[in-house]
Amino acid sequence: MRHLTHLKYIDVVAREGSIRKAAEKLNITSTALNRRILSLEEEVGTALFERLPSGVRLNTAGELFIQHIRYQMTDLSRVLSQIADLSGVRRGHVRIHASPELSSGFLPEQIAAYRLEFPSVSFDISARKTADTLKALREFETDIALVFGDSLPSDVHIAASIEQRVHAFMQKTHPLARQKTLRLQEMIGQPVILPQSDEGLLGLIEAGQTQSHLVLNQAISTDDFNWMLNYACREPVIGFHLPVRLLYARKLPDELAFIPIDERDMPGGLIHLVHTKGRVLPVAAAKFLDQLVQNLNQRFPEETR
Amino acid sequence: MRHLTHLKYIDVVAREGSIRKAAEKLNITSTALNRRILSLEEEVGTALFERLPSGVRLNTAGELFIQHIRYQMTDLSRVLSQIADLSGVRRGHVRIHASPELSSGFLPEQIAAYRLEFPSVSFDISARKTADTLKALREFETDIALVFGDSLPSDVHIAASIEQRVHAFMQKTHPLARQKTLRLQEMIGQPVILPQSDEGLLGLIEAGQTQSHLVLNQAISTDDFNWMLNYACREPVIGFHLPVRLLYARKLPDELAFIPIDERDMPGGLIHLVHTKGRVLPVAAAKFLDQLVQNLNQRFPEETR
DNA sequence: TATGGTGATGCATTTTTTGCATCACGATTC
DNA sequence: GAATCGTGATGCAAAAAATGCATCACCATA
Repeated sequence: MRHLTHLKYIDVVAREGSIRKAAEKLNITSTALNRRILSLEEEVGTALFERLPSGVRLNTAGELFIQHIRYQMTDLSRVLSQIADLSGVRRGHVRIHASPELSSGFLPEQIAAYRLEFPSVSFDISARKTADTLKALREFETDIALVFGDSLPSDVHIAASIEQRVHAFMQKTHPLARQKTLRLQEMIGQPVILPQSDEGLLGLIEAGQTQSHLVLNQAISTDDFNWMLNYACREPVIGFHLPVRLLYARKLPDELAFIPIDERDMPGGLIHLVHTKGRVLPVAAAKFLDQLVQNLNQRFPEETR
Repeated sequence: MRHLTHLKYIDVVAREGSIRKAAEKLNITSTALNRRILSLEEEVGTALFERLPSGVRLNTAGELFIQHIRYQMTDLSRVLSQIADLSGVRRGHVRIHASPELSSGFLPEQIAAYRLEFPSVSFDISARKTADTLKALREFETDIALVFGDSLPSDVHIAASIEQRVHAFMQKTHPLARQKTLRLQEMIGQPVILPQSDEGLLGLIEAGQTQSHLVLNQAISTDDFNWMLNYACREPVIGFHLPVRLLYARKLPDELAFIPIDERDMPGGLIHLVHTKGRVLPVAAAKFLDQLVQNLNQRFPEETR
């Protein structure tokens, strides 16, 4: 799109913070780009960037304008997707941001199922922290997001939420392995293996420790869930996970037992499926979201709202 | 705005239904305009217009696209208004569509009050039938609308609604002039003067007649409310009006009495103050809407919701 | 069959955009 | 303090794009 390109330029300049760098990225000369900005500012009637010795930065007016541009670009892509959908073959592109804990298990299966039906739809999956995911939503860089956390800002629309109890896993020969539920207190002194991410699952575990006034014996921390599972087969440590992740893992080691933590000791993890409020999703994204919600309802009928 | 102009061109072509006519209106040659459209269609990848011997018409894809660019244009004007508002002096333009019955009384006072505070804000007021007003909202041709009717489509946002009883007016010497309220039945045989518009107030009066299974003796019909008032001073006829209209009329003839119709006989008129759902209004329009709602609440505390 | 309307297209012209070279300014480095 | 590096702004010529004229092909209507 021609006129879109012009706007894209501004967006890149804003992101790069430098006209010359942006020009390089866009494969044009800084002169042309600079003139574009100057003429745009003249049309708007105000400066949109403040000039610093180190480059440029959006001013207040620029922030307002860039928000408009970004919305415009995503809305155009939505329209094009909708137009493409008129022809019968669904094409399109779906962009998803998700917390690392959530992106690996559930999503691949769902995407595979969707692409089986609509092979022309492509996907982008970015594993990001919740804060970055929310920023991406706000800047229209993603269509759908899957995030942790019980309180979300008001500018996102929650399509579905599921609450999941934290489970512990350990070897079946482990002394605690036969119980129906586990109290945190029972784990005192036992070596545990914790996730590394500073939010999500780890946050729940930490909340549980704070709440119970006790500290777990952290033996190992890793950000790789499969590694946790593998390691737990070798040493009698206790690991933690959420069902949504495990349900879709390829194969679960036979040697391990999975036991929910008593809900008095640890809060449930709230997982939200969200998108930007006040924005119409492209056809492909909207349909995929439908599928996600539907499948979540089927798999977790009681935990889903 | 440069790139906006390009889109405006498409919009005009869609409205005119002919490239040549649109070109004339835009003061460019049809060649240039034609090529604009062709290149845009190439970029989109689909035809947006179907070519008829008599001109062009939007196809389905074109409808989707035009909706997008219309939104885009109004949203840009909103952003520019917001940017202008940053500088302190409020500038801007407010477009209002209203039913003829509503546009003449209440609005002028409100606009005058607003312009006293913000002289740089200009106004467009169009008196249209409800159906046309709703169309204008949908095509982003107006910011705020004031319409009759109890059922509105779901794509408009109702900022406020007031219910108004229909009042009858007549000379104070008229036999019915001393009553607190009037039954429709009491008017049988009396000559009445009716409004002409096929909706709004006339609709309520007709609904009342249907409901009561009786027919009024229509002596005169006119679409000019002031004319009604004047005429009623000369002949003992009965006229009808809504309070919201009268409250702001310059001067009410002393010879006339105003009496509400019994609510068993005639439904109240629902007046809605609305704007397009899912759209952020320009600063000036939003502030003016605030003022309207606030004043409606003050003047009609009980009828306003 | 003639006429008046429509949109499409080839070609020369005009307008706009782009790129190079260069300037002016501020920060950083030596 | 001077040199250097990076930044955005600007004058001027070349390249690219948009425009306008003349004309074609098509269809409906008279």
